[in-house]
Amino acid sequence: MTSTRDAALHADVDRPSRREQILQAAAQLFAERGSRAVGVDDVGAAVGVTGPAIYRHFASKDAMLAEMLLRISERLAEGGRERVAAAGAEPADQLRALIEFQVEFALDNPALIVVHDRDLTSLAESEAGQVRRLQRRYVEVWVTVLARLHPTDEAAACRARAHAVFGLINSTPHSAGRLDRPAMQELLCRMAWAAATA
Amino acid sequence: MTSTRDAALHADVDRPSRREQILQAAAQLFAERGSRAVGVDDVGAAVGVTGPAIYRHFASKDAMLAEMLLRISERLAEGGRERVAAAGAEPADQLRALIEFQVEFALDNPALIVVHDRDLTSLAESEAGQVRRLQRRYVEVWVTVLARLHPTDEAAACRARAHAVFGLINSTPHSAGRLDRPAMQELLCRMAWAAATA
DNA sequence: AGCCGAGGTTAACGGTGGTTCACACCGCCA
DNA sequence: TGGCGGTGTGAACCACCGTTAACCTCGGCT
Repeated sequence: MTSTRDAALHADVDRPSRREQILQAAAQLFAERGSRAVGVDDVGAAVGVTGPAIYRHFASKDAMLAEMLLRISERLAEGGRERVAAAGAEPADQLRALIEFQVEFALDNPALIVVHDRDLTSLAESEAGQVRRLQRRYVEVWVTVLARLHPTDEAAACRARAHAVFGLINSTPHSAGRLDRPAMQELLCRMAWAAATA
Repeated sequence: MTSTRDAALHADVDRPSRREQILQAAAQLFAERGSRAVGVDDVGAAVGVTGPAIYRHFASKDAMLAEMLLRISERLAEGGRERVAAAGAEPADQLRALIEFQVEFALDNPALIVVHDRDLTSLAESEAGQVRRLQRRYVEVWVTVLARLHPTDEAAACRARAHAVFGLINSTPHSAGRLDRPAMQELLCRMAWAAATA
């Protein structure tokens, strides 16, 4: 127990632990080729070790993917909650905060965004359910805000609206690099706002 | 030669040929679980035959996926071209036509939409390139229209805009069923228009 | 009637890739 | 100094799955 906590501390302060290196490299590879298409040997090679060495840090390849997806979902759910809480009582401000948060996250972590919604299917049902619960929590944050901005809309419409805005913002990996980051950020925020309030 | 043409005719007029049944069932399964996670036995079972029977109709599992993706890309590229041509000279009308087309396609073929951008990575480079070329053609149709509506924007911005609108509309599979089809269609068109013109 | 091609079936093959095993190295602590 | 836990390696194991092979059936055409 203490040893894992120590490892976590080292991960933050020191240079990333081998475990973190693996997760990051795996995320990159999974995003490029899909989790099923990359082997443990590939992941190992990406951090300079052989394939089986992975099993000193993770119980299985699936456990790696599970932890990756769980972290993403947690970061989103918690980040969304925080940003809304910090944005005051006005729903318009809350929406603006959510959009900025999601855009920043998508631009900062294109690989995670890709893996997040492509490789959820290749996860054991137990862990997939956990991820879906977190995703749902995040969606509900958006739905709550959107519902206050569109009082006449039914909940289903707000949910569809939220997913549509996610799709819009998460399109980043498909068109990244062409436009410089600040311009991209501004454009996505503007479009997302227009879509969310249309 | 004539036999294949006859088969194609039958496919349109008569009930779908076994080949078409396979493609459709495969699309459904690929969308649900990802192409690498479904076996040829699964596809066979879905149409009431055993796995190896597939090879009477397709050279390989990859060939199945390739044909699926090529068809989608072709339908989109051609459909986009046609709709724009039929919409007259006004770029606003052309954009409206493109949006309506994409929304209809996404709502009619959620499975194809999912497979289209998730399983492109698990395709041989030669065929993947062919698909990407078609995708590019479709994107360029959008970019051309968007560029006329936003004369001050550079091409990269218009491309990002197009991808963002795709992401918005293609979010359908993630939130389908909750809202009835006409309402969904109206909502997506409204949001897409707002995003594209923001 | 009798071939023949289309389309199916079961069994088997072979490669790929996740996982395990036995062993080696190394820094740390008693 | 001598064990010991943590980390890495190469070899082997094993299951899964795409693919092929050999054989069957049946409808149509001569």
